[in-house]
Amino acid sequence: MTVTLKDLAKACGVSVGTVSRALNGKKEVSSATSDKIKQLAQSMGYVPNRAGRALSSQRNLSLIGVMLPSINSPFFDDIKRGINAAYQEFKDLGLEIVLLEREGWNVDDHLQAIADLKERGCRAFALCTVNDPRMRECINNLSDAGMPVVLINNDIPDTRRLCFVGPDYYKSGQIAAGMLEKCAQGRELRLLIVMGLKVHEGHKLRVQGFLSELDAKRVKYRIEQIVEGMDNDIVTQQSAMQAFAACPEINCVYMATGSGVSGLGAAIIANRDSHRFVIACDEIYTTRELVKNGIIDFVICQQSYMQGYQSIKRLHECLVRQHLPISTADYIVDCQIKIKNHFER
Amino acid sequence: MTVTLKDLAKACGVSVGTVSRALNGKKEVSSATSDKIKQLAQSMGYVPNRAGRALSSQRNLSLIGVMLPSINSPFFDDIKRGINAAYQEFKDLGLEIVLLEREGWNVDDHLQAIADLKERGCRAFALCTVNDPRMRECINNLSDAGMPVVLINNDIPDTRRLCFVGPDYYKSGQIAAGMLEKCAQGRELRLLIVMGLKVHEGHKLRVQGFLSELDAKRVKYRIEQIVEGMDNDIVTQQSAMQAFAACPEINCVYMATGSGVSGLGAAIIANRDSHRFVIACDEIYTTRELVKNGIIDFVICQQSYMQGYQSIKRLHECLVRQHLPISTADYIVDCQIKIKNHFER
DNA sequence: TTGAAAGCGTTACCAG
DNA sequence: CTGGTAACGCTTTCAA
Repeated sequence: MTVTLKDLAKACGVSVGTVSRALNGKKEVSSATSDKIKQLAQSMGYVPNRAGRALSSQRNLSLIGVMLPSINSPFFDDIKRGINAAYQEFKDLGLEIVLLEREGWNVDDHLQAIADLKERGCRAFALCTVNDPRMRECINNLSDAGMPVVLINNDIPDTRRLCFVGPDYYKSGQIAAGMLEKCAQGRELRLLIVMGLKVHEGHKLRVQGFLSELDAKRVKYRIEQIVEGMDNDIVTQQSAMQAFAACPEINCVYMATGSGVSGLGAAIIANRDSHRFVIACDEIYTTRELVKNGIIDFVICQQSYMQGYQSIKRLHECLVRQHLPISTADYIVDCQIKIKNHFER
Repeated sequence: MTVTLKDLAKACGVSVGTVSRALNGKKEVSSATSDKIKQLAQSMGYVPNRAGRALSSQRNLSLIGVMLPSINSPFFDDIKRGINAAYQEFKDLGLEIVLLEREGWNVDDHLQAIADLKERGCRAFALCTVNDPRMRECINNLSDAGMPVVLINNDIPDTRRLCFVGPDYYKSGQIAAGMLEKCAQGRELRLLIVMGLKVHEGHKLRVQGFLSELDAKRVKYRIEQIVEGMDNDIVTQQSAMQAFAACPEINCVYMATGSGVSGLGAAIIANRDSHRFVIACDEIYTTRELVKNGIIDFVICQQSYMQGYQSIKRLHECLVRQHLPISTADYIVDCQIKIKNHFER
């Protein structure tokens, strides 16, 4: 039998109301009884019932604030779909969401957005933001005030965030290298590497993983060029065009960022005379099309939908189960290798 | 505002009890009022509240019966983990599960198990079973009696099952071929193909997809041998050993089934002098180890955990939301290509 | 500081 | 065939 508040009340010789208040950390309970109740709850293995809770406090919903730098960035579409799916699933359990979208990675914008969310009464946060001293402080403050913060897609280590939900970027790079080793079959790789934004730690990690794995696998390679695409189509196209012009020997391209991919595609199409092996990251519409057309050979994807869905699920769990040992384990999504066949039919 | 039973009752001029009975299809309601209520529910966009429902009818839980041919088959471990995860997640919403495990694919065993589940009061079913006339009839009978049936991993088309949850086997084969094309780089493939059980339609589909895609991609290949591994380690090992002995030119192995993989591994280790490209299916412990050791190059995985989790989720949704347009769309899991790097660290 | 009770949405039971 | 009411587990308000 599952143990309820009533059972606890009986066992403690107090009323249900008191037990509820104690467990929810309301301050109108004497610390003596409160301690006793908490201890008993612990030892009897009490787990709050979501149904009862949702039903009772549905005017006092669990409000989750979400902030994404998603304006003009198709990468976030799947994350948003996942967030919405979680909302649909849990709204009758009292979940409510406020989504604030911003353009780009400006710290002040993001801090302001978070302040707005707090203003609007949010008690938990799912954020995709930038690693900056002020942001770290902000995250720690929220956490210390009992408001859990989940970081989506871009981790900020050494903060008191609840957990990180996103990919293992280093491994993503390793896997790209692993695929290349299978396909290179001993030939020497002449590499063009396209980096993304400086603020995004993940892009750097991908390249590190990529190169270290090429070394570990003893693949023969030479880095012809490393260019900064700035997550921008035009910049990426120009950089890639210049690289191909300067080094026609380039036979392999690793694009460590998802944005700017249509620029890379354009550059490759313009230089289609010599075949090049191309590995890209992250699944957006343009990338899919380029894979379908044989311009890109592999994409290493990162289950964006899951990232959105799981971050909300985790926070909702956190709010709805309160006063229970909460999992602070990161949710690391799979690195999915996709080829043309994945997108056909 | 969300519309509740009370709202419907007021709008219809009847009591909540009557509305509840009508919507749940109890026969003690006059068809006139019942129709009126249903229509109104429709037009007012009524959606039953899971919390209320779970709370009220928790003595009359939604009992789901599961039958898997999982005894002595490690493939089902992940499916079972997924089922258990769904149970943990939904038990406080009234979900209860009865799992019956069987060894092998005998129709009579399976029919008996299903009868047992019905006996025990199950009102919905998640089954992994075999395509047989009597089984088809059994599934149709259950469905017609208002008990939804989800088929896991092995579809039985042309039945009135609620939906199928599992992989696209044909595509899985295509993807194996697509990977091979990238790696073959123009060399001719001398193929050994290992089939699994005859009862499992999926294994055949994989081979069909595999070969048709090799053709479509104009990969040069020759089928040296096709052997039946019977999903058995010993049989698979012996068949593979004989094939390698008869045709040392074999440079590529496609194993279209997940079971018996350790037999294949043994055969390859015993013939390690010449390197062969090996593609396997499904992720079990042994396969992971063989990939880690470089015996197998790729595995095409099928998200088994998700299959277990989603089939239960779907059925629970179905029971808990009753009298609502229910999604009958199949849940097709991803074909995930995994290489050594996926299993390291 | 605590207890008692109302209320959330639903179903089941008991009368009528 | 239908209405009224208790019950499920929980939070919150009102009294004491």
